[in-house]
Amino acid sequence: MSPTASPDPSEPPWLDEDELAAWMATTALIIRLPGALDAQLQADQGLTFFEYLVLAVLSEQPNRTLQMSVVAAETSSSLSRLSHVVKRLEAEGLVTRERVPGAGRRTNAVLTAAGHAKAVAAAPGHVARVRELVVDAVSAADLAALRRVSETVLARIDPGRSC
Amino acid sequence: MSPTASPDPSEPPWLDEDELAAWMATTALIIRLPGALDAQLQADQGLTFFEYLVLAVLSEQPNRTLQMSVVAAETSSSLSRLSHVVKRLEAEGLVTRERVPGAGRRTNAVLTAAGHAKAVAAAPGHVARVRELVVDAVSAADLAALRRVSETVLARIDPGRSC
DNA sequence: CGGAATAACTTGATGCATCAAGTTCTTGGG
DNA sequence: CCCAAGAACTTGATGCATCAAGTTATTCCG
Repeated sequence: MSPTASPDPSEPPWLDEDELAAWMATTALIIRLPGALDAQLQADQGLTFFEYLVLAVLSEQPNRTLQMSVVAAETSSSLSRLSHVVKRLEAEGLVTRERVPGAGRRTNAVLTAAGHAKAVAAAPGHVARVRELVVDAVSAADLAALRRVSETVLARIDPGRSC
Repeated sequence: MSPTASPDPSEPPWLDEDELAAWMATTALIIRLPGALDAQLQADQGLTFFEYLVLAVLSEQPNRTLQMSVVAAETSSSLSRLSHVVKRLEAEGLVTRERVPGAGRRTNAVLTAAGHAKAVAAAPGHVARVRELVVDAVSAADLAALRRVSETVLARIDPGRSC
């Protein structure tokens, strides 16, 4: 799996042609894909992609309840970001929060009926867009490669998650 | 246009296990990678990733000059976003703008000496991080796949670019 | 030749993300 | 016991992105 064993222990400074082309394409992807997902959800349901993610994560729980910090981990966000978003979702009646007694400041986010309905309403359009843009647009092999790459990169961004 | 009651001929509604895993990994990637790149550049040079991109694109031009809308295209951004950023970069003395006479509202962004120096100073650390997180972290085959995927997805996000 | 349409930006308002600091429980060491 | 340290959030300020609307040439065409 290790790509190279070059004589120089530190990697070469700049990127070669292929590396650069791959990186620039990736750059464009991470700039534009979030916007494309936001646009669909915003137009159809008035939701941010990140808001949708929060609702979706809660929807998957048996009791539609999950501790804030767990939701943060599941959505790859900071607790601070999540807190702000949940406050907004709470104001819209899609989520509530409840402190877990006898457990420090631990807090659960709970999806309301309206929140669940919103997630259910938003899912098909969102999934369709995800299929259209990504999942159905590339080969199964490339999709598997995308997963491998993503997981590898995430592990490097955040060392000390999966060890 | 035969009136059919058979199952929807379009793609299946939800994602299967592999698709979902790939998509969730991708989701985490597009959420966290930009922040990781920003963090390095911000800490080392006080630059946003996007600001760096603008400087880098201009650096590559023979006369360090490029029309605003071309820069926007190269950096995958809207002209509006670019305009705000260039205004900021101009205030910091890294870039100047000049109207192209006799060509409508056409405007060139020009890298100053300070801007070029900034780009040169920022490049090694940025490239090192890009290598560490992505380019050197995955196999050449996976990097090629990442490029294919990115280009495919970008083409779907923005139909009518390459035709 | 004149006025409408178009191209290429710029600007201002709004909203979301991030960072640092604050709050509130719980626990573990002296 | 009590105090200090830590865990798990929340809050407020700041800054960047986005969207809609405004500006300013230029071109098209009738």
